[in-house]
Amino acid sequence: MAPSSVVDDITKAAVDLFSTQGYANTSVQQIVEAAGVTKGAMYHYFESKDDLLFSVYERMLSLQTSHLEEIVGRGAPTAQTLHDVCVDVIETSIDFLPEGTVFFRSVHMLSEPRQKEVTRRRRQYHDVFAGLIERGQEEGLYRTDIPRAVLVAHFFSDVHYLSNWYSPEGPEDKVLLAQQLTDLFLVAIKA
Amino acid sequence: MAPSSVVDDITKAAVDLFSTQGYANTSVQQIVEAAGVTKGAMYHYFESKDDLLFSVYERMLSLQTSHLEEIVGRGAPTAQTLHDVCVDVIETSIDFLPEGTVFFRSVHMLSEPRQKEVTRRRRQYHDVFAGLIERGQEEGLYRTDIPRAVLVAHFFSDVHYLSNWYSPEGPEDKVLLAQQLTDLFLVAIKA
DNA sequence: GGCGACATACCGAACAGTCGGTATCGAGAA
DNA sequence: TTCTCGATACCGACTGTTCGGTATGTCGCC
Repeated sequence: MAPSSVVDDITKAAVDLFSTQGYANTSVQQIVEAAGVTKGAMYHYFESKDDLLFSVYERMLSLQTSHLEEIVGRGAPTAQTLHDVCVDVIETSIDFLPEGTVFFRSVHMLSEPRQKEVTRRRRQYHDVFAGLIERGQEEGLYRTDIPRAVLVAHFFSDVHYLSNWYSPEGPEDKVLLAQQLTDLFLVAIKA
Repeated sequence: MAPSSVVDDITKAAVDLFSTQGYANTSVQQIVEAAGVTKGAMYHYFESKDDLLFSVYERMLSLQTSHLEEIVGRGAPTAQTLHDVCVDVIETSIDFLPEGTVFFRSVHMLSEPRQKEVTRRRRQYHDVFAGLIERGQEEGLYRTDIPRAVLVAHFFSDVHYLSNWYSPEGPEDKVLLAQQLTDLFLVAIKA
C-alpha cells in the first residue's frame, strides 16, 4: 500500500480547490474537509498552507524536468529533439491543466525563498530549451534576426496560456493541439 | 482639472500594489496609505475592494477596445489591418504592464458577475480579431488547416505572457518587440 | 443649512496556525 | 507471552490577529 494516501488526498483536494477558487480564497478548512481528513493531519504532513502550494509546483517541475532530460538524452538531431520537447511540454501541460492554472495564477503568493526556488527551476528548463534553439541556429535551421529570449518566450507563452482557454471537454484533441501549436512555433522560427 | 485626483491616486496605488504583492496580499489600508488618503475617501469613491480591482480592468478593456475599433475603422486591407491590430495590442500591453500583471493574475478574484462582464468584453475583442483572420482566410492569405480558435489563442498567449517576462528596463525595445512578435505570428499563420 | 467630500474609530467574521491530547504499533525487556 | 515505552499518526477545540466594511462626525462651500 502507499506510504500514506492522506498526503495524496490532501494534495489532490488542494489542487482542485486552488484551481477553481484561487489560493487566497481557499481556506485550509475547506481543503481538509474535501480531503476527508482533519486539520491536524494536514499540519502533520505539511508545514504550512504555503508548503501545500509549493508541493504542487514541486511535482510539476520535477515531472517536466525529467521528461526534458529524457528527450534530450536520446541524442536525436536538433530539429527532432526540439520538436519532441515542444510536443511533450504542451501535452503534459494539458495533462496537468489544474496544476497549471494554480501554477501561473498563484506563484506570487509563495514565500520569497520558495518563489526564488521555483523561478530557478523554471529558468533551468528555459536554459536547456534556449540551448536547443542556439544549436539549431548554428546549424542554420532557425532564424537569427530575433533575440533568442524572445523566441523562447514566444513558445512558453503558448504553454502558459493553455490553462486560460483550453478545455478538455472542448473539440480540441490533446495530441492534435500539441502538434498544431508546435507547428506554429517551428514554422515561425524557421530560417 | 480632473474631477478628482483622489480617484486617480487610489487607482494608481492599487495597481502598483496589486501588481507587486497580489490582490489578496494587499490590504485596503496599504492602498489608502500609499495613495495618501484615508479609508473613508476610498469607500466614498469605490463600492468595495472588488470594485477597485474591476476599475483597473475597465480602463484597460475600454482603451484596447477603442483602439481596435479605430484601426478596423480605417478600412485598410485585411493584412494591413491585422498587422496594425497586433502591433497595437502588444504595444499598449507593454504600456500597461502592471495593469496586465494584475489583470491576468487576479481576474478570478473578482465577484462572479464582474468576472462574467470581463470575460464578455474580452470575448468581443477576440471575436473581432477572429473575424479579421476569417476574412484573411477567405482571401487566401492565411492557412486554414488549424482551427481559428487555436490561431487566436496562439496570438493572445503572447500578449498575455508579456507581463511574465518583459521588463521595460531590459534590452528589448517596445516598438521593436511588438514588430518581432507580430512577425512571428503572421509568418506562422501565412497560407 | 444642507450637501458633498472626506476623516476616524470601531465591528464582526474569517482564518492560519497551535497545542494538549488520544490511538495504534513495533521493539525490546521481563 | 506479556508488559512497557517511545514514536508516529492523527484529532479538533481554541486563539490572536488581520482585514473588509461601516457608522458617525466634521468641515467647507453653495
